[in-house]
Amino acid sequence: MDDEQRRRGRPRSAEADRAILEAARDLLIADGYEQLTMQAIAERAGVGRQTVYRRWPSKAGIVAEAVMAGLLSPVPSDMAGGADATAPADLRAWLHAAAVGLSDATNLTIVRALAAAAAETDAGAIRLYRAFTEQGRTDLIDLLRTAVARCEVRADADLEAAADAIQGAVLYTALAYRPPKVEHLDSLADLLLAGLAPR
Amino acid sequence: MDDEQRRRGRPRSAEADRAILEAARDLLIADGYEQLTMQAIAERAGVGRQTVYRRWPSKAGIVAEAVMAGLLSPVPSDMAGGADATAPADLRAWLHAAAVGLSDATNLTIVRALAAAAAETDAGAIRLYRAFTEQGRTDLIDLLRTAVARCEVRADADLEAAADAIQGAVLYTALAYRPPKVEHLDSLADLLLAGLAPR
Amino acid sequence: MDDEQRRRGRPRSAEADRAILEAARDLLIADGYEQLTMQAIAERAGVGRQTVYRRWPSKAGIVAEAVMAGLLSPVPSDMAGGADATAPADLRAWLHAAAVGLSDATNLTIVRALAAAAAETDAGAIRLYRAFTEQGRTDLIDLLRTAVARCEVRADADLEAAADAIQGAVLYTALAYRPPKVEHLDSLADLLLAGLAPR
Amino acid sequence: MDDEQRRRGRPRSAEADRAILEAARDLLIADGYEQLTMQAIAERAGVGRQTVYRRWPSKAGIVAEAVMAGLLSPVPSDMAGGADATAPADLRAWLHAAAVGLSDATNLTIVRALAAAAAETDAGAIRLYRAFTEQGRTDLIDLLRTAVARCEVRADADLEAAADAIQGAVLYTALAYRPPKVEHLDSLADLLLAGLAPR
DNA sequence: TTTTAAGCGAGACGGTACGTCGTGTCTTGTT
DNA sequence: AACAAGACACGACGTACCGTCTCGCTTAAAA
Repeated sequence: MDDEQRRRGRPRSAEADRAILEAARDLLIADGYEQLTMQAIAERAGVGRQTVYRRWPSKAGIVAEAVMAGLLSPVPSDMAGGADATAPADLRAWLHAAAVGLSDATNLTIVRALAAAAAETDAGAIRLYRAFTEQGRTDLIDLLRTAVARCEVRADADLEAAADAIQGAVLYTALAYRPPKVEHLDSLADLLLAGLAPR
Repeated sequence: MDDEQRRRGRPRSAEADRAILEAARDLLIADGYEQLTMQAIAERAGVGRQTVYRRWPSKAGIVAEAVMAGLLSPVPSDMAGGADATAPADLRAWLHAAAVGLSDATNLTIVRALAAAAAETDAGAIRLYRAFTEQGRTDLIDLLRTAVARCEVRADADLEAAADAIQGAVLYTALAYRPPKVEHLDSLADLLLAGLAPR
Repeated sequence: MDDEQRRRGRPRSAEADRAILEAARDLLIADGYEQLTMQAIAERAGVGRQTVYRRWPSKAGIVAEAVMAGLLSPVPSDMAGGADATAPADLRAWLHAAAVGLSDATNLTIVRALAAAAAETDAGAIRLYRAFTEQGRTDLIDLLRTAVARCEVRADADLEAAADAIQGAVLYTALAYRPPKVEHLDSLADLLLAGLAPR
Repeated sequence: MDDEQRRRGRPRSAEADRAILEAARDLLIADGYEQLTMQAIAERAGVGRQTVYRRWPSKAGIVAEAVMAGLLSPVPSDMAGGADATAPADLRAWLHAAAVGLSDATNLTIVRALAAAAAETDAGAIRLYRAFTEQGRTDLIDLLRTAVARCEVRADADLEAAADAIQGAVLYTALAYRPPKVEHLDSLADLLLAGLAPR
């Protein structure tokens, strides 16, 4: 089966793809989503405007792709707990890392941009949010699953729901408080751990 | 003593204020935040463009004001539990109401618009989110406080943190899932209630 | 009989009249007719906008009035020839004075403004041009009539036609040449004097 | 050798140039210079507003170009005298034709528009007047030169000064009198011919 | 090889919204 | 009444982007 029939004519420049996404990321971080324009992206990428449109129909699409490509990841994801870690410590560490990450103006800008981009696609909004939070979600679920194995979390808990709740709470706290309410996140950790603890 | 020194010249039309906010709300719900333009707002409000700019510098400001004025309240707020209600029932009822509210395309549009508006103000973003969620937050805290009084929730719980976490989780679920994962919210309720329960 | 029935209410401020015309003149000289606005006139005159509109319907009207009031006279008019003057000398003196007057940037600006103002009134254009040139026309005709009396100009010459021709030629030369072609005006004087001389 | 280095990008539409100038001319004739707007020009030309600004910075520039392009020539120029014509007859014929031309409301509107356009360019004013009158000036000088050859005009006359004076007088008469004073022009012709006649 | 087809930078095109400014009118309270 | 102040509906200003469309050119597969 031949899935790749070579298209004729000059092939698209992979370099241009990269340059466009990077330009979009840089401008996004610098000026925010609203100020981001196709025009400016093309100029900064050193690329014709049509070359951008040939690839993506709108800036929301570009931002989405940049997120997918991992060019815009807000929270450092390597929160794998050490051998001697416990569930409470792991969870608190994750939440603290998230809080620190979202304290940074750049990352906050990215989150807001994401929200703005999601507001105009409608169809892509869900995909966009999921892509953005996928890594953290996986990490959290792994973390909790490990805790279940250690009998620090009860076996019948809905880990996915917990992970979503944590991410939602973290994002909301980051967006609605400046500086982020770290004590809220600590309380949240206590609360969840109490709820998740084996009876 | 009259501290109200009458300002000179023709006073601003309160009618125009109202018309502008309503026009903005209608257009926002109909077309989304990105399509919303100062031009269109003015036209629909039957008002000169300058009359809009005289009051608000940008569409983000108008949306913010509309939120403050309660013209855009996403979640029905009269969730006061009945006399025989219990904490689990109340919380589940609130979460269900929120889920139902955010299932509505109109309210989802509003939430997304809010996120987009918040992305471009920077200074006003926090104020905006807080205004938007204030009512629900108050309701939730009241609800939980009542539960504390009934000894259904332990006295040393951080109710504010819980309320923020709930709102964040609900909003995130609404934005990242379509249709909203009601079962997630149910699990979330279980989790929180377990965590909040007296030891 | 008193046909002047006193009007009721507060009488119009003569001071305002003056201030408006002077403001218009100053702004006109400074920035040209196109930049002249009712707004700016009112502000510079220290007067409400309505106070201007109450008196004149448009900037063309104000400029016309300013011309009528002699606030904008381009050519110094005291060209009355001395007792020992002769027609050739008088005419050359007048043309030189006109050329010198129109060499001044201020006066040139005024002439151009006049042309612009005349372009938009249509009805008032003729009145405007005539008011502007009336003084010079009268002077010229007097000058020529004196010359007729001295038998330096033949009696059957059409002095009005000559005066109009002179003014037209002078204005055109001022508008179409920069610096003004004084030698053209000298040649014109020669030409006209030859044509006007007694046979 | 090719000194014409091809400019990059899509070339400007010559069609748009033409459409804009024609639209400007039509609107100018219809409504006068003051009512002429870049907006209206673009609409009538069926062209984007930017396409107009890309070419000319202001309506004065457009009017100037239209004059240069001969789209706005007020006086029919083919006044070449017949074989049996004489200087007096030719000159009178020219003046009459000019008077007739400027009697027409359209042409008068154009002349006034020209004056208004000239009032706001300052730099281009002279160029504009000269372009507008160039054809007539040339015709007049030719006419007078022919008369010199026939010994109907003396050889040392300053023909350029005479031509400018005639044009100025004609334009002024057209602007300051309504209906134009044809008898003044006749008198002017007599006067000039007497002045120009060989001694 | 030559042809053909697509990509590319550049920039003009018809549009639309921006935010500002001026217009002429209309309230305000004061003189 | 007239006045200063200033809001009002309106509409043109000149700019910035939108998404599309030529241009001349490059690039690489197909003929």
